[in-house]
Amino acid sequence: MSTTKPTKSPYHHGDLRRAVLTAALDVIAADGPSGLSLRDLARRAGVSHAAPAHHFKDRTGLLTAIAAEGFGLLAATIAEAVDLKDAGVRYVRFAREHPAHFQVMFAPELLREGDLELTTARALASEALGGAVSAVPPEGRGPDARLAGVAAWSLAHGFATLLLGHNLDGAVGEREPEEVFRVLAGMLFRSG
Amino acid sequence: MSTTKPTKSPYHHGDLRRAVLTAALDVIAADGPSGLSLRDLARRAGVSHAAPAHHFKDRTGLLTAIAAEGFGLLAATIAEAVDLKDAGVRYVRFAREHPAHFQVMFAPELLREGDLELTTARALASEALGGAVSAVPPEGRGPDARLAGVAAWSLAHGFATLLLGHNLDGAVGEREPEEVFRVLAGMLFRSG
DNA sequence: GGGCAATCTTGTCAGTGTCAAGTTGTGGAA
DNA sequence: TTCCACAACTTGACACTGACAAGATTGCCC
Repeated sequence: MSTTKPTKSPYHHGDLRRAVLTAALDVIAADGPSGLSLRDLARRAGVSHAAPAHHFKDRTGLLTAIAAEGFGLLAATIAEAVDLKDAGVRYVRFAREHPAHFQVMFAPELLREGDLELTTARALASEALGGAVSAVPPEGRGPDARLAGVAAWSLAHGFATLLLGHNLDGAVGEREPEEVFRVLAGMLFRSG
Repeated sequence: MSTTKPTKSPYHHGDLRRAVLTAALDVIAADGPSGLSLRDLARRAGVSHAAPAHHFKDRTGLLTAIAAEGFGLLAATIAEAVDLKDAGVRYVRFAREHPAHFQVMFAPELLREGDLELTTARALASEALGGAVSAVPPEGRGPDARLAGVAAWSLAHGFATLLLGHNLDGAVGEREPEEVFRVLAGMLFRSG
């Protein structure tokens, strides 16, 4: 409480956009996107009920901004992967560390599909994933490279999704989910 | 329009529960669970705004009923699978034929987790999936049978989810999604 | 210093979920 | 057949929400 929160709330928040985003991520991680309320976010940030709309236009705009940010973060971490298995592990780790982003990114009915930031960020992530797939030597990925990518993505996405939904609690147990996924990825591509 | 829809709407709808469920499935398939409104469903069924609540208690109750129905349907089709690959294909087909059920089934924050019907239906589906996994000969499923099940489920679930989100439109193209998945499943378990 | 645009507030409207209380119809017991 | 208890549905109300319009405040740039 050194620099932030002056005694009397000033007219200008300072970084309301970020504050609303962060609060929204908290709420979504706890209650899902359906638990999100712009007015609640406004209260949390200590501003009037209509203030958030000025930064995000509307609820869809806020969720679209979250999805775009998520795709950017995902693209960044996938781009650093050393091979496809590592990319999968990073995908799973991303879902665990950014569950709110992850949920919103794959809920198209909540997003403004035409949005430019969203489109470019998603393209970036797709590109990073494609790079990880093409790094696999041809003999290790079967006849169709396109399908190898779909298989890897499906496995990672399914594992991450089921994990976040607590559908794998029993099977994963005390182990680190990323390590479990490493085994699954080994099943899909013989060499690794 | 032979037996249904009498000219003057009678006080008792006849099968309001089913009518609301069906309408809800339509709405969810089109706009997702967030587009669902009890009052809208009531209007579609031609009843007063509070009538649906009498059958489902509240919004959560309606969605829970849908999820339970979904798990029942899924369990039934998985139970008929001849092997694990077929079970995966049926999983994908279920997601395509019942997209609304599928979405709701795996949105835990929208459901009443304690619900008895939900719990039993989900257990039934889990049991059916376990049966399909245990039908695979030990040499074909790797060291850990539990993980083989997780791998199969993750692959099918991820593929189905990405498919419904239109994330695989380019990769799948004109092919039947079930056939594409058959190839993916072949990558995961060498023999098939 | 003056104006201007971004930021935030206030007020309002239609729509929603949920609850409480009343109304209507149905099926089963007497 | 009559009647009554219960299920199905209606009506009315309240608090909450997203969205919009119009006004107030403030920092910034010329």
